[in-house]
Amino acid sequence: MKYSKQRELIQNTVLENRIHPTADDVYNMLKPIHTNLSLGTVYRNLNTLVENGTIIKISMPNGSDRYDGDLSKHDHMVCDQCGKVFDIKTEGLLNIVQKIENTTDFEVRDYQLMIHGLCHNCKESKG
Amino acid sequence: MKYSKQRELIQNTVLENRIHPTADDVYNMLKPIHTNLSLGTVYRNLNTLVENGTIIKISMPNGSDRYDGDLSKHDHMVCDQCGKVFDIKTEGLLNIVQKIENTTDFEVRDYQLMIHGLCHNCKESKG
DNA sequence: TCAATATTAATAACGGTTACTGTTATTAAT
DNA sequence: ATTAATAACAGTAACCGTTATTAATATTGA
Repeated sequence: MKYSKQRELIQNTVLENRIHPTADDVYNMLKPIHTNLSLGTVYRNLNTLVENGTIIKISMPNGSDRYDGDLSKHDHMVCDQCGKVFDIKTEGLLNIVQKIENTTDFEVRDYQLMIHGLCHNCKESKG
Repeated sequence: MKYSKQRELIQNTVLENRIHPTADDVYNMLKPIHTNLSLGTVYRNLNTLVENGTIIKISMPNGSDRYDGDLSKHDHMVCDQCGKVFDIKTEGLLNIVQKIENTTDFEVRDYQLMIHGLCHNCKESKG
């Protein structure tokens, strides 16, 4: 499938900036150069890219959804102070989820672990 | 601390109805009898109760936050079809989280596992 | 070239939640 | 009991993130 100019820009922004950007982040990164880009276009294309399986969406407990170009199964830690999101590899989690599936009659399709706390920097700057 | 009539009603509704109600659920359960209850009051008191540690809030990826009177550490499965939320005990998850904390310089304050899929009923009614 | 289709920019609308405002209830001290 | 201070309320407006609408522009295929 052929992509529009805008969709390519949006896709590349997510893939090249591994900071788990929000839709607004993507918009603000592109807007200065692509001055007539619309926020609606960003949202629409991010959704399309998620449906395509090109990127994934991370639902954040408080605040905007974030997007991630890393398609490998992984989870996230979020710093409650600065809001930064960090990738984590959670060895063993799949086993736990499978055990739950085996004992509950629930058909698991996906799962996410979200860890909250303080990142290295914010821990230090608190003394 | 002494609670207002409304706050007691709201607290009891969450504690007695273990269906992980949304703010709107709580409102709709109380409104028929307490006809001049305000939705804003429900939100405000739910937040207060969460701050007090009387109930917990469950952030749902799509849709409204839900509230839970079960204070024991546990996680949730949500059915993508009917939206029902189920409690799960996740033995071993704490170990995984602790291992991450030990290897990452991140100070963990809390964590949640959310499983998505199909519940027993919805699995059956799909054939 | 032209019509059919897709995508866009701009903006309005939406759903969930929070903030504001004027009023009512509760508390503590006289 | 009366009053003054505080807290909580109902009602409603505002907010924020997101989605839907619309008219215009770009792309595709005959």
